[in-house]
Amino acid sequence: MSVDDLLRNHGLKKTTTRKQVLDIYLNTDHALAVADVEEALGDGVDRVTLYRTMGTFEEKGLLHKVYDDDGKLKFSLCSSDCSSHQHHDNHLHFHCRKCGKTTCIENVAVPEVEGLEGFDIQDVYMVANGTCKDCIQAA
Amino acid sequence: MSVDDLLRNHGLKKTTTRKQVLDIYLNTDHALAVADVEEALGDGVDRVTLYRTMGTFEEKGLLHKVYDDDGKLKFSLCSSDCSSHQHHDNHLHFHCRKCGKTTCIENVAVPEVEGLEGFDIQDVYMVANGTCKDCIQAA
DNA sequence: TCCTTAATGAAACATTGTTGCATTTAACTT
DNA sequence: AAGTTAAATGCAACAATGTTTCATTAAGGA
Repeated sequence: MSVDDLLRNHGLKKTTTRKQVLDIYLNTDHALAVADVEEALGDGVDRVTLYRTMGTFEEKGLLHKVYDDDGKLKFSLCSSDCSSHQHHDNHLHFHCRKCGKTTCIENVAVPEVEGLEGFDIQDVYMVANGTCKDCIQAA
Repeated sequence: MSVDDLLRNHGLKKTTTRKQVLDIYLNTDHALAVADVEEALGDGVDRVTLYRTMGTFEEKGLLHKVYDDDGKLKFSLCSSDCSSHQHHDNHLHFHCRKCGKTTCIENVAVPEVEGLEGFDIQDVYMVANGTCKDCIQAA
Protein backbone atom coordinates (compact mmCIF):
# COMPACT_ATOMS: atom_id res chain seq x y z
CA MET A 1 0.00 0.00 0.00
CA SER A 2 1.25 3.50 -0.77
CA VAL A 3 2.18 6.11 1.80
CA ASP A 4 -0.72 8.31 0.74
CA ASP A 5 -3.23 5.49 1.02
CA LEU A 6 -1.94 4.50 4.44
CA LEU A 7 -2.37 8.01 5.76
CA ARG A 8 -5.84 8.42 4.28
CA ASN A 9 -6.98 5.02 5.53
CA HIS A 10 -6.03 5.97 9.05
CA GLY A 11 -7.69 9.36 8.90
CA LEU A 12 -4.49 11.38 8.92
CA LYS A 13 -3.62 14.56 7.06
CA LYS A 14 -1.04 14.14 4.34
CA THR A 15 1.85 16.30 5.52
CA THR A 16 5.41 16.32 4.28
CA THR A 17 6.82 15.07 7.55
CA ARG A 18 4.34 12.24 7.88
CA LYS A 19 5.03 11.03 4.37
CA GLN A 20 8.77 11.12 4.95
CA VAL A 21 8.54 9.26 8.25
CA LEU A 22 6.22 6.62 6.88
CA ASP A 23 8.45 6.15 3.87
CA ILE A 24 11.41 5.47 6.13
CA TYR A 25 9.50 2.79 8.01
CA LEU A 26 8.28 1.16 4.79
CA ASN A 27 11.87 0.85 3.66
CA THR A 28 13.32 -0.53 6.88
CA ASP A 29 13.11 -4.05 8.22
CA HIS A 30 13.72 -3.23 11.86
CA ALA A 31 12.31 -0.98 14.54
CA LEU A 32 13.41 2.66 14.66
CA ALA A 33 13.61 5.08 17.57
CA VAL A 34 12.71 8.74 17.26
CA ALA A 35 16.42 9.53 17.19
CA ASP A 36 16.93 7.09 14.30
CA VAL A 37 14.23 8.74 12.23
CA GLU A 38 15.61 12.14 13.09
CA GLU A 39 19.01 11.06 11.82
CA ALA A 40 17.57 9.50 8.68
CA LEU A 41 15.78 12.74 7.88
CA GLY A 42 19.00 14.68 8.35
CA ASP A 43 17.81 17.67 10.34
CA GLY A 44 15.15 19.90 8.84
CA VAL A 45 12.44 18.38 11.01
CA ASP A 46 12.01 19.28 14.65
CA ARG A 47 12.47 16.59 17.28
CA VAL A 48 9.16 17.53 18.88
CA THR A 49 7.33 17.04 15.60
CA LEU A 50 8.75 13.56 15.31
CA TYR A 51 7.67 12.65 18.82
CA ARG A 52 4.20 13.87 17.97
CA THR A 53 4.12 12.27 14.54
CA MET A 54 5.17 8.91 15.82
CA GLY A 55 2.86 9.20 18.80
CA THR A 56 -0.02 9.85 16.44
CA PHE A 57 0.97 6.94 14.21
CA GLU A 58 0.98 4.71 17.25
CA GLU A 59 -2.47 5.90 18.35
CA LYS A 60 -3.91 5.41 14.91
CA GLY A 61 -2.49 1.93 14.49
CA LEU A 62 0.23 2.59 11.94
CA LEU A 63 3.13 1.88 14.25
CA HIS A 64 3.48 -0.17 17.40
CA LYS A 65 5.87 0.27 20.26
CA VAL A 66 8.85 -1.99 20.69
CA TYR A 67 11.18 -1.91 23.66
CA ASP A 68 14.58 -3.45 23.37
CA ASP A 69 16.78 -5.02 25.97
CA ASP A 70 17.74 -1.68 27.47
CA GLY A 71 14.24 -0.27 27.63
CA LYS A 72 14.89 1.91 24.60
CA LEU A 73 11.62 2.75 22.87
CA LYS A 74 11.40 2.08 19.17
CA PHE A 75 8.55 1.86 16.73
CA SER A 76 7.76 -0.71 14.11
CA LEU A 77 5.25 -0.78 11.27
CA CYS A 78 2.00 -2.46 12.18
CA SER A 79 0.55 -5.19 10.08
CA SER A 80 -2.53 -4.15 8.16
CA ASP A 81 -5.06 -5.31 10.73
CA CYS A 82 -4.12 -2.75 13.36
CA SER A 83 -6.40 0.20 13.99
CA SER A 84 -6.94 2.94 16.55
CA HIS A 85 -6.67 1.64 20.08
CA GLN A 86 -6.66 -1.93 18.88
CA HIS A 87 -3.21 -3.22 18.16
CA HIS A 88 -2.60 -6.76 17.04
CA ASP A 89 1.12 -6.99 17.49
CA ASN A 90 0.91 -10.36 19.20
CA HIS A 91 4.10 -11.53 17.63
CA LEU A 92 7.55 -12.17 18.98
CA HIS A 93 10.18 -9.44 18.85
CA PHE A 94 13.85 -10.17 18.50
CA HIS A 95 16.58 -7.89 19.80
CA CYS A 96 20.09 -8.52 18.57
CA ARG A 97 22.74 -7.64 21.13
CA LYS A 98 25.40 -7.45 18.41
CA CYS A 99 23.91 -5.01 15.89
CA GLY A 100 21.29 -3.59 18.24
CA LYS A 101 18.47 -4.04 15.77
CA THR A 102 15.04 -5.03 16.98
CA THR A 103 12.93 -6.93 14.48
CA CYS A 104 9.33 -8.09 14.41
CA ILE A 105 9.01 -11.82 13.96
CA GLU A 106 5.53 -11.77 12.50
CA ASN A 107 5.33 -15.52 12.02
CA VAL A 108 6.05 -16.42 15.64
CA ALA A 109 3.05 -15.74 17.86
CA VAL A 110 3.25 -14.86 21.52
CA PRO A 111 2.02 -17.97 23.38
CA GLU A 112 -1.01 -17.83 25.64
CA VAL A 113 -0.21 -17.32 29.31
CA GLU A 114 -1.46 -20.21 31.45
CA GLY A 115 -1.88 -20.40 35.18
CA LEU A 116 -2.43 -16.78 36.10
CA GLU A 117 -5.61 -16.99 38.17
CA GLY A 118 -7.26 -13.80 39.35
CA PHE A 119 -5.46 -11.47 36.93
CA ASP A 120 -7.01 -9.80 33.90
CA ILE A 121 -4.51 -10.01 31.05
CA GLN A 122 -5.05 -7.44 28.31
CA ASP A 123 -1.95 -8.12 26.27
CA VAL A 124 1.41 -9.80 26.48
CA TYR A 125 4.72 -8.45 25.32
CA MET A 126 7.60 -10.73 24.46
CA VAL A 127 11.16 -10.08 23.32
CA ALA A 128 13.87 -12.60 22.66
CA ASN A 129 17.43 -11.38 23.04
CA GLY A 130 20.48 -12.85 21.40
CA THR A 131 22.23 -12.79 18.04
CA CYS A 132 20.32 -12.34 14.80
CA LYS A 133 20.72 -14.29 11.56
CA ASP A 134 22.74 -11.59 9.84
CA CYS A 135 25.25 -11.23 12.67
CA ILE A 136 25.70 -15.00 12.94
CA GLN A 137 26.44 -15.30 9.24
CA ALA A 138 28.79 -12.30 9.31
CA ALA A 139 30.85 -13.94 12.06
CA MET B 1 18.40 -14.94 54.19
CA SER B 2 19.53 -11.79 56.02
CA VAL B 3 20.67 -8.59 54.37
CA ASP B 4 24.20 -9.07 55.67
CA ASP B 5 24.42 -12.63 54.37
CA LEU B 6 23.10 -11.63 50.97
CA LEU B 7 25.74 -8.94 50.61
CA ARG B 8 28.57 -11.20 51.78
CA ASN B 9 27.45 -14.07 49.52
CA HIS B 10 27.62 -11.81 46.52
CA GLY B 11 31.01 -10.38 47.40
CA LEU B 12 29.77 -6.91 48.28
CA LYS B 13 30.90 -4.53 51.00
CA LYS B 14 28.39 -4.00 53.79
CA THR B 15 27.59 -0.30 53.54
CA THR B 16 24.71 1.59 55.10
CA THR B 17 23.13 2.44 51.77
CA ARG B 18 23.34 -1.09 50.44
CA LYS B 19 21.76 -2.51 53.55
CA GLN B 20 18.94 0.03 53.40
CA VAL B 21 18.25 -0.57 49.72
CA LEU B 22 18.29 -4.33 50.08
CA ASP B 23 16.01 -4.11 53.07
CA ILE B 24 13.47 -2.16 51.06
CA TYR B 25 13.45 -4.80 48.33
CA LEU B 26 13.11 -7.62 50.84
CA ASN B 27 10.03 -5.93 52.23
CA THR B 28 8.31 -5.16 48.94
CA ASP B 29 6.38 -7.51 46.70
CA HIS B 30 6.75 -5.52 43.49
CA ALA B 31 9.49 -4.02 41.37
CA LEU B 32 10.93 -0.64 42.35
CA ALA B 33 12.53 2.05 40.23
CA VAL B 34 15.49 4.10 41.42
CA ALA B 35 13.09 6.97 42.08
CA ASP B 36 10.92 4.71 44.24
CA VAL B 37 13.85 3.66 46.37
CA GLU B 38 14.98 7.28 46.63
CA GLU B 39 11.56 8.24 47.88
CA ALA B 40 11.42 5.33 50.32
CA LEU B 41 14.75 6.38 51.79
CA GLY B 42 13.50 9.92 52.21
CA ASP B 43 16.49 11.94 50.98
CA GLY B 44 19.80 11.50 52.75
CA VAL B 45 21.14 9.30 49.98
CA ASP B 46 22.33 10.72 46.70
CA ARG B 47 20.55 9.72 43.50
CA VAL B 48 23.86 8.83 41.86
CA THR B 49 24.69 6.43 44.67
CA LEU B 50 21.38 4.66 44.15
CA TYR B 51 21.99 4.28 40.43
CA ARG B 52 25.37 2.79 41.22
CA THR B 53 24.12 0.62 44.05
CA MET B 54 21.31 -0.85 42.01
CA GLY B 55 23.56 -1.25 38.99
CA THR B 56 26.00 -3.19 41.13
CA PHE B 57 23.24 -5.32 42.59
CA GLU B 58 22.10 -6.14 39.08
CA GLU B 59 25.61 -7.09 37.99
CA LYS B 60 26.13 -9.30 40.99
CA GLY B 61 22.83 -11.08 40.61
CA LEU B 62 20.89 -9.61 43.54
CA LEU B 63 18.39 -7.69 41.44
CA HIS B 64 17.11 -8.14 37.93
CA LYS B 65 15.78 -5.54 35.55
CA VAL B 66 12.09 -5.26 34.85
CA TYR B 67 10.59 -2.95 32.26
CA ASP B 68 6.97 -2.04 32.50
CA ASP B 69 4.51 -1.16 29.81
CA ASP B 70 5.99 2.29 29.30
CA GLY B 71 9.59 1.18 29.21
CA LYS B 72 10.17 2.41 32.75
CA LEU B 73 13.10 0.56 34.31
CA LYS B 74 12.52 -1.08 37.65
CA PHE B 75 14.38 -3.68 39.63
CA SER B 76 13.15 -6.77 41.38
CA LEU B 77 14.82 -9.16 43.81
CA CYS B 78 16.38 -12.16 42.15
CA SER B 79 15.64 -15.65 43.29
CA SER B 80 18.51 -17.31 45.09
CA ASP B 81 19.98 -19.03 42.04
CA CYS B 82 21.08 -15.85 40.31
CA SER B 83 24.74 -14.91 40.23
CA SER B 84 27.09 -12.56 38.43
CA HIS B 85 26.36 -12.38 34.72
CA GLN B 86 24.01 -15.33 34.96
CA HIS B 87 20.49 -14.33 35.70
CA HIS B 88 17.68 -16.86 35.93
CA ASP B 89 14.67 -14.60 35.82
CA ASN B 90 12.87 -16.77 33.32
CA HIS B 91 9.51 -16.06 34.83
CA LEU B 92 6.55 -14.02 33.71
CA HIS B 93 6.20 -10.40 34.80
CA PHE B 94 2.88 -8.73 35.31
CA HIS B 95 2.32 -5.02 34.95
CA CYS B 96 -0.93 -3.60 36.28
CA ARG B 97 -2.18 -0.61 34.32
CA LYS B 98 -4.37 0.47 37.25
CA CYS B 99 -1.92 0.66 40.15
CA GLY B 100 1.22 0.68 38.02
CA LYS B 101 2.90 -2.08 40.01
CA THR B 102 5.05 -4.63 38.24
CA THR B 103 5.27 -8.00 39.92
CA CYS B 104 7.33 -11.11 39.33
CA ILE B 105 5.19 -14.18 38.75
CA GLU B 106 7.78 -16.71 39.81
CA ASN B 107 5.53 -19.71 39.29
CA VAL B 108 4.75 -18.97 35.65
CA ALA B 109 7.70 -19.76 33.41
CA VAL B 110 8.43 -18.03 30.14
CA PRO B 111 7.61 -20.61 27.44
CA GLU B 112 10.23 -21.82 25.00
CA VAL B 113 10.29 -19.97 21.69
CA GLU B 114 9.65 -22.31 18.77
CA GLY B 115 10.23 -21.75 15.08
CA LEU B 116 13.02 -19.21 15.12
CA GLU B 117 15.54 -20.79 12.78
CA GLY B 118 18.92 -19.17 12.36
CA PHE B 119 18.76 -16.98 15.44
CA ASP B 120 20.70 -17.52 18.65
CA ILE B 121 18.36 -16.86 21.56
CA GLN B 122 20.12 -16.03 24.81
CA ASP B 123 17.10 -15.11 26.89
CA VAL B 124 13.47 -14.18 26.56
CA TYR B 125 11.67 -11.41 28.34
CA MET B 126 7.91 -11.51 28.84
CA VAL B 127 5.47 -9.08 30.45
CA ALA B 128 1.72 -9.42 30.68
CA ASN B 129 -0.22 -6.18 30.98
CA GLY B 130 -3.66 -5.78 32.48
CA THR B 131 -5.29 -5.53 35.89
CA CYS B 132 -3.83 -7.24 38.92
CA LYS B 133 -5.63 -9.28 41.56
CA ASP B 134 -5.69 -6.50 44.12
CA CYS B 135 -7.14 -3.92 41.75
CA ILE B 136 -9.83 -6.33 40.54
CA GLN B 137 -10.91 -7.06 44.11
CA ALA B 138 -10.87 -3.38 45.03
CA ALA B 139 -13.22 -2.56 42.17
C1' DT C 1 45.20 1.18 64.38
C1' DC C 2 46.84 1.95 59.77
C1' DC C 3 46.44 1.37 54.85
C1' DT C 4 44.43 0.49 50.56
C1' DT C 5 40.64 0.20 47.76
C1' DA C 6 36.01 0.69 47.06
C1' DA C 7 31.88 3.47 47.90
C1' DT C 8 29.82 7.87 48.30
C1' DG C 9 28.48 12.92 47.47
C1' DA C 10 28.36 16.81 44.65
C1' DA C 11 28.35 19.23 40.37
C1' DA C 12 27.98 19.12 35.70
C1' DC C 13 26.44 17.11 31.72
C1' DA C 14 23.74 14.04 28.22
C1' DT C 15 19.65 12.02 26.52
C1' DT C 16 14.89 11.44 26.15
C1' DG C 17 10.50 13.04 26.32
C1' DT C 18 6.80 16.82 27.37
C1' DT C 19 4.22 21.36 27.41
C1' DG C 20 2.67 26.00 25.92
C1' DC C 21 2.26 29.10 22.46
C1' DA C 22 2.82 31.39 18.06
C1' DT C 23 3.00 30.27 13.16
C1' DT C 24 2.11 27.58 9.15
C1' DT C 25 -0.26 24.39 6.26
C1' DA C 26 -3.80 20.81 4.75
C1' DA C 27 -8.20 20.17 3.36
C1' DC C 28 -12.79 21.73 3.20
C1' DT C 29 -16.05 25.47 1.73
C1' DT C 30 -17.71 28.73 -1.34
C1' DA D 1 -9.08 29.70 -7.24
C1' DA D 2 -9.33 32.22 -2.96
C1' DG D 3 -10.91 32.06 1.92
C1' DT D 4 -11.62 29.66 6.29
C1' DT D 5 -10.75 26.63 10.00
C1' DA D 6 -8.71 23.19 12.56
C1' DA D 7 -4.80 20.56 12.73
C1' DA D 8 0.22 20.23 12.34
C1' DT D 9 4.60 22.30 13.01
C1' DG D 10 8.62 24.94 15.09
C1' DC D 11 10.60 26.95 18.92
C1' DA D 12 11.69 27.67 23.69
C1' DA D 13 11.51 26.07 27.99
C1' DC D 14 11.07 22.49 31.11
C1' DA D 15 11.13 17.73 33.42
C1' DA D 16 12.81 13.18 34.21
C1' DT D 17 16.29 9.83 33.84
C1' DG D 18 20.75 8.42 33.65
C1' DT D 19 26.07 9.20 33.27
C1' DT D 20 30.79 11.06 34.21
C1' DT D 21 34.44 13.20 36.82
C1' DC D 22 36.65 14.08 40.88
C1' DA D 23 37.27 14.96 45.73
C1' DT D 24 35.99 12.86 50.17
C1' DT D 25 34.69 9.12 53.21
C1' DA D 26 34.24 4.62 54.94
C1' DA D 27 34.94 -0.67 54.83
C1' DG D 28 37.79 -4.49 55.62
C1' DG D 29 42.16 -6.59 55.63
C1' DA D 30 47.12 -6.20 57.28
